[in-house]
Amino acid sequence: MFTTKLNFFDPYKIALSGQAFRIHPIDDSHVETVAMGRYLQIASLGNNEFAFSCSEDEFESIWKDYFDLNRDYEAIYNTIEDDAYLKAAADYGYGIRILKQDPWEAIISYIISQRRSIPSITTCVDRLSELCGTQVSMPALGEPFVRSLKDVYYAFPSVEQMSGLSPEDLANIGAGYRGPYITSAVNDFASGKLTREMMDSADDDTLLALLLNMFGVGIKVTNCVMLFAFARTGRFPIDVWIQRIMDRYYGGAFDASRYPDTAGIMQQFMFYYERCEKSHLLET
DNA sequence: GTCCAGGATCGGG
DNA sequence: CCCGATCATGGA
Repeated sequence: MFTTKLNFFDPYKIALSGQAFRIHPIDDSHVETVAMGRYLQIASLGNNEFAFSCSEDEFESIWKDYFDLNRDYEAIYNTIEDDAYLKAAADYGYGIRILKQDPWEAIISYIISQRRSIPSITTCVDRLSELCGTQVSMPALGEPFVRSLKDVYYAFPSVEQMSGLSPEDLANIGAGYRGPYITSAVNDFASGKLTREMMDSADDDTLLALLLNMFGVGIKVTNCVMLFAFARTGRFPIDVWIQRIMDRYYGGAFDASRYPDTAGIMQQFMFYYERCEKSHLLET
């Protein structure tokens, strides 16, 4: 276990923000995730203190970067001016950070995501992991942690682990018509046509082109992968929710160029605000 | 049963 | 270049 104090960090909101599909609240003060081939539980201790179910070394080498804890979100939050809607959204989403997910997992997850709800995406990604991912080891979960939601978890499968999947396998996990897209992505990386290294070293325009060129990957998935896996925080993914926000509050289009380096962070505030706050109001 | 979901592709105009 | 039809399935 490792305990630390963190500003602008709310794991519960991050879990509900829909940018990753394998992070879930357990209760009001505990969140768990399977990412980077590991299980992690975070306990909120109050007063901006958090306990991580890992060693300090693992926190420093993996989770600090994964949760983007080196970026000054307070300063970014303070750049919002003259935009009542965005201000309200950022206030509501105070504590959300942009995750730096594994690129391969993000590419496949967001290919799966198209034309589906978040719970449905979660189901499909879990089935895929259970089908061919490696079982992860569980840390000790004594105080201040709680029992995990499930007893056994599987890491998101590697390119190699997915290279043996048949069309029937993909149908069985519920990939639907996206099966061939997944197969094509596996082939791109298994053949070396695409590599993690060429994506890491690419500038925004080059990375955009590499992703857009993949079969079944359009501009929306491309922007999500750039934002949620490559920390390209200037990208502004537009899905049906964001389009609805732009129609209602921005006359049809949000000027993302107002935030050249942080538009993606603003987008996440807007997305979370619309999905969580507004839908809640409509139900009551 | 009905409707919609963190869209992309394809063919036709 | 732009537009509409279509794609397979889970969850509400």
